[in-house]
Amino acid sequence: MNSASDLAALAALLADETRAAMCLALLDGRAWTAGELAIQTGVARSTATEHLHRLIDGGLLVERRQGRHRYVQLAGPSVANLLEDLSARLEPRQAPARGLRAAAVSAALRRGRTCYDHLAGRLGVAVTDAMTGAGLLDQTGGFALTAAGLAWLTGPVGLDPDVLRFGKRPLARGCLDWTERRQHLAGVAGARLCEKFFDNSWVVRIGSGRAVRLTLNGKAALRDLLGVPDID
Amino acid sequence: MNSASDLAALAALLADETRAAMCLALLDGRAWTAGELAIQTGVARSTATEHLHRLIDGGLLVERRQGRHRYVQLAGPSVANLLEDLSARLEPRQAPARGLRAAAVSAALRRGRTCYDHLAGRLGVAVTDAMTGAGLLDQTGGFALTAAGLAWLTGPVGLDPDVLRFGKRPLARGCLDWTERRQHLAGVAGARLCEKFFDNSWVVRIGSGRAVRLTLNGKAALRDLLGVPDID
DNA sequence: ATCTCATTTCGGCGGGTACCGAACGGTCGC
DNA sequence: GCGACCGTTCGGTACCCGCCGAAATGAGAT
Repeated sequence: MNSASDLAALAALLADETRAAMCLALLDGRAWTAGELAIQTGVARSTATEHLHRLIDGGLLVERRQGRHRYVQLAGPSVANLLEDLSARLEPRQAPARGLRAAAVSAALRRGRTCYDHLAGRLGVAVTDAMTGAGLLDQTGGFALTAAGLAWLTGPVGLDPDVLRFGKRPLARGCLDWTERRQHLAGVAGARLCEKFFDNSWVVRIGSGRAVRLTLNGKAALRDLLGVPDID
Repeated sequence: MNSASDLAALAALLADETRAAMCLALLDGRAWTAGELAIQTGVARSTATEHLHRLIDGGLLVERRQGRHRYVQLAGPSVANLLEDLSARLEPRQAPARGLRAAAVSAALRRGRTCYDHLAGRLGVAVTDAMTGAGLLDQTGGFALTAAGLAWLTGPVGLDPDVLRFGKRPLARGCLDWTERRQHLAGVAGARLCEKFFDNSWVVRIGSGRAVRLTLNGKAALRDLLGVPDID
């Protein structure tokens, strides 16, 4: 009805620990089956079904049915964005427990990972910092790709200029990194750059999680493109 | 405990219609008493007290006790930011009902209003567009104040350069306008600029709400500073 | 001191919902 | 076709939480 009840309805979707855990798991950007999410969150399959219904009805998730499987996925970058913002708000309060938290999070995850569709962790922050230092990103007056940055992406990096023009999603956006407490590059540019990293095998996934590892090729590429001496 | 339960706890704060309405009312950036919020949301005072406790404990609100009154306020720009993002997510789904919504929202509110601590509505969007057109803001590669924009704020506009350097809050940030469906300027620059508008009586509040009206002085200032012909 | 008024605490009621297990319905592989 | 597997539907239970009114608290005002 009114705007308050809409806001409450949206918040209610995430107000349950199981649904929240599902969304956080889906933050890796990939599609999960209903059963996988049931196991991940530790509830019965029937319970997971109900939760997924609500999340899909609420527009946070989309489904794709394939044979006897039902794959669900975040509905888009804006949902991932929202979840990141909410998670970021949690961090400051947990800051005092930094030592413990740092130990709880795997070293690989802190070193590098994907954050929905872009790079995060020390790797993501290092790339962002190097781009800023090279005048490709402007972080002093907000967060934006400079003209030089656009030229760099379409030139040396070799991205198609067309894929960088995409509707209303911003070209560059800062995303607060929850392990580094620093911003890293998100938005269309972040997503396409991440894609490029995978396509060129500059990074590879570690196991089945969202952690990634920089390859030797990747290190060389970062040196050539950004003058990054060595990460980690 | 884990990150999912923290996220759920945060979302639960907004998952109640009464608490959501309180937060939306507080989005005007001002401090309200507990009683005022009880009336605004239509619940008993005792109920309002309980809700405010939860919102304060959760870190979304801060209180300031003054005599027998208890004033509450949003805990800061980051909370306002979060509420804006959540509200923005609601809009696309309500877009089809645009005609009806437009009628329901007062014309004054659509013309100009405050959004926590910066300008919004047609006025806010017009200022943002004029700044972008003049090369003071960069919206093509994200959302950032340009060097020229910084010089403009500290020069012609007359802002103190020191107040523009403030901790981790970004200098410029885009905030989605829920009546105009366009971005307007937020962040430190947006807040200080809005302050200037009030200090110079370029805008004045209409009644007790969050709607504002551009004065004759304000129109002249916009013409001089940004070459804006006439708004509305 | 006494009155007034904003706010808070407490007990209790009622509704919403997360959860599970069991039964059911598709889909795939043999 | 038959078993194995994934997902869904359907009771039924337990619990949480929002709500109110009445009584209590605390800070001005007279």
